[in-house]
Amino acid sequence: MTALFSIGEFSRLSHLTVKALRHYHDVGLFEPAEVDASSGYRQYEATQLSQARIIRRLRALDMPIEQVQYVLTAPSEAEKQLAIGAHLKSMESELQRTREVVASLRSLLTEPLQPADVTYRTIPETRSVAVRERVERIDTASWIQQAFADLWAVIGSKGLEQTGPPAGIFPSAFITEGEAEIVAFVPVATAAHSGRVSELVVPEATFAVATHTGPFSNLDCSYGLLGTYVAENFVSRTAPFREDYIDTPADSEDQSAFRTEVCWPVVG
Amino acid sequence: MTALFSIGEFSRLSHLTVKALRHYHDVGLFEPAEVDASSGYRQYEATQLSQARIIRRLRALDMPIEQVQYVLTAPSEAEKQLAIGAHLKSMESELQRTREVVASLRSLLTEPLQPADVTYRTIPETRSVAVRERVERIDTASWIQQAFADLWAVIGSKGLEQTGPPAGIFPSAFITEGEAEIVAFVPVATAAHSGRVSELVVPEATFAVATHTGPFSNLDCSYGLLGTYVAENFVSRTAPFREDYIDTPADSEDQSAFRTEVCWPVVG
DNA sequence: TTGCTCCTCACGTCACGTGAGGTGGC
DNA sequence: TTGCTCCTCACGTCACGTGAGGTGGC
Repeated sequence: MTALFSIGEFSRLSHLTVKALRHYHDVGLFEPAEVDASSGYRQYEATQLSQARIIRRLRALDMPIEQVQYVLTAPSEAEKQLAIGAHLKSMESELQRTREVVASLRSLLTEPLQPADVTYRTIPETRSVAVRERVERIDTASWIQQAFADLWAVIGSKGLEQTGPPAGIFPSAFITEGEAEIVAFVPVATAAHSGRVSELVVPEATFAVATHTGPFSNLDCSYGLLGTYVAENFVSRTAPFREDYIDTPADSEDQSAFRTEVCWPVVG
Repeated sequence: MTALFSIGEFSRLSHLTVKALRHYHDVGLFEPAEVDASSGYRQYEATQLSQARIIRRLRALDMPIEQVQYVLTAPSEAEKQLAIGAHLKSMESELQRTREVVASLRSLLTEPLQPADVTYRTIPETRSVAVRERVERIDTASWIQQAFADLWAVIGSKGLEQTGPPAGIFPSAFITEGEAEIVAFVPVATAAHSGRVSELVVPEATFAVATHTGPFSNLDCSYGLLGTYVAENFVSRTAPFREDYIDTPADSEDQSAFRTEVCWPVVG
């Protein structure tokens, strides 16, 4: 009594393309109800439409096939919702990043670059609490945000005394290869650890420093100006970069007043 | 006097990865100022940073490399802005589509499907003004919007008398292969043509018809219900589908009241 | 019988990323 | 001299799309 549909018919019922249906079969995401042994013809049932509709929507939102499969086979409704929610959230931060790049592009096309005002500084050894992880460049913003949230939580709950601005450490490979282990840290008088927050003594190092004013999506401009200046006036050193987040008002809607000290490693 | 930078140094200055810089060189998007003949070492100049910054931003917005190249080599500032603006606009409609799919997913997960109320109808030959073009499925919404804008413009300027609801014709391959020549048309008493708007006599055809209530992103649900019903009660016919846009209030923010007649070709 | 649908490979797409294997400069 | 940076292939990624070449059902 359950009618069977050929792949073409099921495509018209589900609005998934025939090629997509075959692909989903190949990778085991969505299997036909029956496959004819001799001809290989796929047959689908009307009851499979509800799954097909979910798949079509999740794929339209660019959820990776592996995650779609997880959603379809999740043991509980709660886990299903959690997986979908996580994807929607990652889409949100992607959208936020896009908005910032658009603004950054506009500013680049309309406002001339301010020349870098470069100073030279040896930053002494610093006791701190830190979060350290391998991160892809594209995820930097959301990773840093979460890392500092965790750091402030520990600083607050343990009553630690902050002794300097929050900062980050970025190996050269983070820029040249787009992925590396980076560090977010906050200098403190007495260190502590909790969860992924650990103690870290940041070693003394010498830098050429320029202050970047504006959103983080424009940081490359300051790197360009500073690095060019360094090439002409200092001896560059193979060591991680450092960024000190001097002024990042909590009202993060307007990033135009953000001040960041970009620290380029040089020979002391 | 113009300092030269190795690819790694230029990567740190521009925040483009070394791999990306090599790739841009390979495809001719962005060439080093010099290439050492014997070692193949690439050398870049500080003056190339401004182009690199544009490239980085446009690529971060997923503009295809070919278009980025066009922007960089556009003869005039106006053409540059036009190409960028066109890309931002396509990102906007992409975002709109995403929002609709998210809403559609939510409704699918929370609201049960209403059973289809199917009728049987022979639609007589209809004189109309039409726009016809090969379209990819993903571009449907914005294409239809533009097509009807053009149609209403012609109807208005020529003072044509509308004799039925706006409608569309979609070959089966548009669904099963994701791309086909589709038609948007408006029935009129006397036809006319202008620009890409042409006259079209839509031939008589017999359909099983169901009324879809709600946004277009949920149309697949009605196709599934209608098609299942047709399989059990009619003889499906190989012919294009038709959609009659009965009620699509101009205030397009709330699509929940949209009414669309989905017409499934059957043997008369 | 014709034409339509379906099948299975194998390869293409797009913008790089990932090694492998090797060379050059300080 | 060591280790770092650079080089060039060749192949992988991801989710299908594009044919080619062939078969099956009405």
